[in-house]
Amino acid sequence: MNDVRPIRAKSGTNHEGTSAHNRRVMIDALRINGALSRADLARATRLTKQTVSNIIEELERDGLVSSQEAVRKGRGQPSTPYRLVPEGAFAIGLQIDRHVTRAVAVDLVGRVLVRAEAGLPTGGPSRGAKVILDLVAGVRSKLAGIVRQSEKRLVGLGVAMPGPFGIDGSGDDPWMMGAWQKFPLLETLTAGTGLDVGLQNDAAAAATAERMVGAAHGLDHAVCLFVGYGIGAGLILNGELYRGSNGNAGEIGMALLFAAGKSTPLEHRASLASLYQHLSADPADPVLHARIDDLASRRDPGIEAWIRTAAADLRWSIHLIETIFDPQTVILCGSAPEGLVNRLIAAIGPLLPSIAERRGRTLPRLQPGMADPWSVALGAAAGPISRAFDPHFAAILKDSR
Amino acid sequence: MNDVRPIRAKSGTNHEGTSAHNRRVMIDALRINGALSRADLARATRLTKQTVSNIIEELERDGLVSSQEAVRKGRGQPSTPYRLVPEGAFAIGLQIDRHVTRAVAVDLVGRVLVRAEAGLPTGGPSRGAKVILDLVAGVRSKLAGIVRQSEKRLVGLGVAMPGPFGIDGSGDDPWMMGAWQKFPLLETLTAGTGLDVGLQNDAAAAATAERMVGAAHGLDHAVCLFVGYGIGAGLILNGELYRGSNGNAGEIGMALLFAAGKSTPLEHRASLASLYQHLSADPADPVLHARIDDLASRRDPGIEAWIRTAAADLRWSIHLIETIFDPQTVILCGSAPEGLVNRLIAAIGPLLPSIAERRGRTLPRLQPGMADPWSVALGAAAGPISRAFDPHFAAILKDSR
DNA sequence: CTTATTAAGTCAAATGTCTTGACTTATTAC
DNA sequence: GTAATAAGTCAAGACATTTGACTTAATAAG
Repeated sequence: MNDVRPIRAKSGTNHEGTSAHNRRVMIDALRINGALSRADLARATRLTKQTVSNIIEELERDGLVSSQEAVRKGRGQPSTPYRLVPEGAFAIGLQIDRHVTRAVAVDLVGRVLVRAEAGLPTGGPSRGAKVILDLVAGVRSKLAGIVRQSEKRLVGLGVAMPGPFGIDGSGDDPWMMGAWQKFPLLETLTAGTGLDVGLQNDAAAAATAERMVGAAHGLDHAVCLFVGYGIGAGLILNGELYRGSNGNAGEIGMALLFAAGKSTPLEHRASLASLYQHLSADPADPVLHARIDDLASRRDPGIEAWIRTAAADLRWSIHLIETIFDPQTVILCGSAPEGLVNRLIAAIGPLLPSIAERRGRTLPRLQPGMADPWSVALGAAAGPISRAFDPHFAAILKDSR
Repeated sequence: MNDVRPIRAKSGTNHEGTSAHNRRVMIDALRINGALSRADLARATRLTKQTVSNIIEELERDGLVSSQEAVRKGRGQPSTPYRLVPEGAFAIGLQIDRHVTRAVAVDLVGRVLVRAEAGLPTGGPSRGAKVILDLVAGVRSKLAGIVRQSEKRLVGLGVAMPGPFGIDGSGDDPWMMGAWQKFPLLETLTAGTGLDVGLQNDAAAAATAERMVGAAHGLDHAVCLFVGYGIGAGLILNGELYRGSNGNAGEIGMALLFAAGKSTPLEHRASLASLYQHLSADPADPVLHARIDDLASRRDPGIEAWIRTAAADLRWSIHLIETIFDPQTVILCGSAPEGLVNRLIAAIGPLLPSIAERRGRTLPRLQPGMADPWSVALGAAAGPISRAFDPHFAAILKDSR
């Protein structure tokens, strides 16, 4: 009688799911193609003109799209293009890193309107939580000062921090990220802000950013190789960020390389952490970023040695990614200084032969992405925007929690 | 005026998409959970009792589900469970390998009803195409002899063959798979059978089989590491087979290992091809499979040496898969003899530490899957069944071609 | 043994969203 | 100036899910 084995099933859908999907498809189309007329949208989405009209009208009422001046193109009634209204929605993005935390406010089209940064005190979340909440509150109120009604249009708070998640902190992390892992961060932030809070690792956030405003814009299959303090891959598969069963997909930094007779995690060889070690630099040094940018741009011999080995490992990683994911393109991005990323890209080429070498390619196998300390925070903010407005399977289903 | 830049957009959906999805969700729920009552289905899918009733009635009319005897469980009216009708649909699966081709007929629940095998003549598709078409025709007519109306319930022909696809055959493949790649196989089969034809690589097929009737049954995130002539990974991500942008996702055999100062594709070290070479065996030998099974089971020292290195490489591969995909489980399967796969699994353990080691795991990190020469053909057949009946995003959208 | 309670399942009307086909409007081509 | 073309609207219709009341059939409780 204790047949309490739960029944596993996917959720069904109904009219509202249909409508929600179609709304998202419109927004997505406008995001990818720029302004489009109702007729264009109808053709592109295979919906009827009437349906498109209804939805566009609704989106316009909601302040998410607006009409532009009619354009005459050949015979027939001129068409009225609609575009996304940047001020239609906002999200806050929060990056939690070892020494600093950054928060940004981003609008519907991915423009950063407010940014703020704070140092994280040692001692982990017990003292850092307050810093973070203050930072978010500051960004939020600055945003409210810039645009009216921003609070009403705030779709959520996205958090990005180094993964992996849900692993027993091994305690060997001197920058206390392990402590952050154990801390009930989402609950604290939800309670402290009243917003919908979502979490991704920093590579995933970078990929989310690239998808909204960067090199992965409009792509359905792209992998962002993110070089930061660690190294990770953000996976855009079938047009959505892939998280894996525990949100840890793409943690390529822990992949093992065999070299010199022993296995080493990729992260120990190609990441800022390894560069800091190579340079005997203090990661907490506030001018380190600028210094590395300078050294890399000047092709300092000390840094070039590291670049050579890191580039070799990245070349291998890119080959692996192409082999395993078969993406349209690989994007190299990072919180590393832009000068360094540029040097890395230069040092990586030419790429190893792989299945990605095919006739009819339209995209380069490897593209530079954002190399900007703020890109992770931007991606963190892009998370809630994407969840709220991009078409995806789960959005169609009935209240998936 | 030549603004013919095509507009890229995802397709919208309508009532039929909703309904199609809900039908698929019911079938999926019955497949995963076994027989369920309408009330159970309503709770599990979050649809109303009425909707479930309508859909079940329709599915019963279509011969896809049937009621079982009512069961009394506590208070209230007894419930009438419904189950999938195995004879509700059939598919033909076709495996094209180097020396042989196999075809099977499979029903809705993944039972193999007919199987047939033929040697492939040297000379590639020019002569092989006829063999294949005859084989398929034979299986089809045998199926028609076993079950009435099978032709009406045939949802398609699934083909599995070694990848990667769409790459210029380098001509160095002595078994002519390169020639098959260039051959217009899908067109030939579509024309020759009148069926819907789909293609996957053999690892993907193995994963599809595991998902329908094997260790990945009901899982949404699983990776099948497939050891066959080559080695590949079949990726079940978000409950669907992931194909990548060109159908080549998971071609892990081409991943590069660095050992002894040079890089070697995994495939050259851990695959039947490498074993054949190690044993100086002729791959076309028809009793080779049985001989290897025997050698492996008897722990022949010659084969044990290969097993040790292959197991080390597989151990690394599993670590990589866990690191990159964060799956619920990894399944080791193959067209390799079962005795060999068992030995490999034994030799692989213990696994390398990875993020897959977490508290609260309910599934083993590594599970044995099917090790059966027919599993690829089964998976090939499972492809069309899955495409026709499993819930997935594309199935909701308007006529996705 | 009777009655209350619980749960499965049905019925009929209502609701929500997309579709259909005719119509209006605005522009260019001839 | 007229025909052709294309964008967009209007109103009715179609379709699938939802709602809420109802029926049926069992167990639990007194």
